[in-house]
Amino acid sequence: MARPRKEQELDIARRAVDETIRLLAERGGFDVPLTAVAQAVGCTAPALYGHFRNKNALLRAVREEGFGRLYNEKFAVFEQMRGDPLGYLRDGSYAYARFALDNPTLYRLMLSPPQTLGASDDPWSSKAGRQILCLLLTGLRLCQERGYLPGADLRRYGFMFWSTIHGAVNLNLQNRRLDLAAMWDSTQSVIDSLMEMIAATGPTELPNNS
Amino acid sequence: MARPRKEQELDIARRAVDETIRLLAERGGFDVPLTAVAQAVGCTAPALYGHFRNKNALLRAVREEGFGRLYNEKFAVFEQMRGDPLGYLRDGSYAYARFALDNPTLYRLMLSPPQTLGASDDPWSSKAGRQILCLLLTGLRLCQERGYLPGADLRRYGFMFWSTIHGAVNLNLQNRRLDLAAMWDSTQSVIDSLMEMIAATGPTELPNNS
DNA sequence: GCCTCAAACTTAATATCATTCAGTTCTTGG
DNA sequence: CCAAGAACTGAATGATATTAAGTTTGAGGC
Repeated sequence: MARPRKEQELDIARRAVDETIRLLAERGGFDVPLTAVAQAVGCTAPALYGHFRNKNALLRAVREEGFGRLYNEKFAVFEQMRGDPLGYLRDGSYAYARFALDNPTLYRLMLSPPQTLGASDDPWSSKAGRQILCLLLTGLRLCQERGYLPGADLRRYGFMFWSTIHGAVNLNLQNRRLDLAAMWDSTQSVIDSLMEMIAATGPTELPNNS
Repeated sequence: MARPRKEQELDIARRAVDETIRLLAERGGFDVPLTAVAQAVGCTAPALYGHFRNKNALLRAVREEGFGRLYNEKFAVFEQMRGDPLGYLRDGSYAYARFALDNPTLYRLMLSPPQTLGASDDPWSSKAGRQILCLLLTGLRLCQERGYLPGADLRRYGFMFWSTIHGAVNLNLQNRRLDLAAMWDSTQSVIDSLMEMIAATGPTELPNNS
């Protein structure tokens, strides 16, 4: 038995990516054997080489898929929040953090990939990665148009904003003593603090009872 | 030839850690073969098993050594800066960022280790890791005693502070298109922004020309 | 000084993967 | 129906971690 019958043709490339994401979550590390992926897909390891140059190429595709999924979630929030830029920044950040905490290993592959993956391993080199950054910058720009963050350099501010949330998520994911709920509380509190800082730069200061 | 002569006795454990750190920097990834470490030390791979349960144990020791070195650098700054808590926060953060950018792979091993390393892989579970966090909290407390950050929850604020710097360093290290100088500029600007925010909460507001 | 034993290595063996090679069987265009 | 290429499979190769078995050295008792 060598070449499969046409009826049992399966889209190995897509399934390999999906199954790898599942196995990453299941095993909690990047060291997923190709044989395990192949078995999950329903083929043998060498068959994967017809669709990916090597294991790194598969992991790069997985990473790209991860960015794509994250972008979709953030974009859905963006659409829901039309007309409320501050609300988008908050809920978009929540969505980002929730994605990271729900898919810890995939998130680590996306933002802290092993150097061996290949040349293009910064988030900006991925199309969806750029789009995600772009969503954040758009959110900040809309806030600025409403009078928040007057005079701020958005590129610089956006980097800092992302750094803080990514750093918080990353540190939380590292802490084995925390369960998911505790990580979420901690991360949410960081995001809320950021939002308060932005809100405080706004034009219509509500009476604050400090 | 089996057991070495006494005169050629070498402290394999210490040398293995040092050489591994060197090889991590040289190769730019965690995938340093034990045989390479052994060769650098001047013994064979199985000899390392007399000093470390396995490769993960060696990497854990390397990680601990990394935290130790980072703590030493931060502590030196702390001593130099007695009486200037704001200055310590700034220069301590510079030292932290410089360490990370100068030792990218070691820093990644310290703060984004593979899950397979073992149970205790959050920075707080390492003694030196805790000490580093402690230094930061002390710096913040001293600032608060001088009137900065009034009423702030330092534990929460410290986490956010660390998150931002760690996130900035981490994102910069990921970006292959940046050289060391560019990463440093970007990170320094993040630290400076943080310091401005803290300074702005201070008691003696200088005349600001906004 | 000699003997025994444990320490501290060594070399050889095993297991797990990634990757490549050499078939094998479909499918498709003629 | 045939030839050629597509798409796999199973076996082979090579790198590595880890374990097993064997060897030499240093130390303590006599």
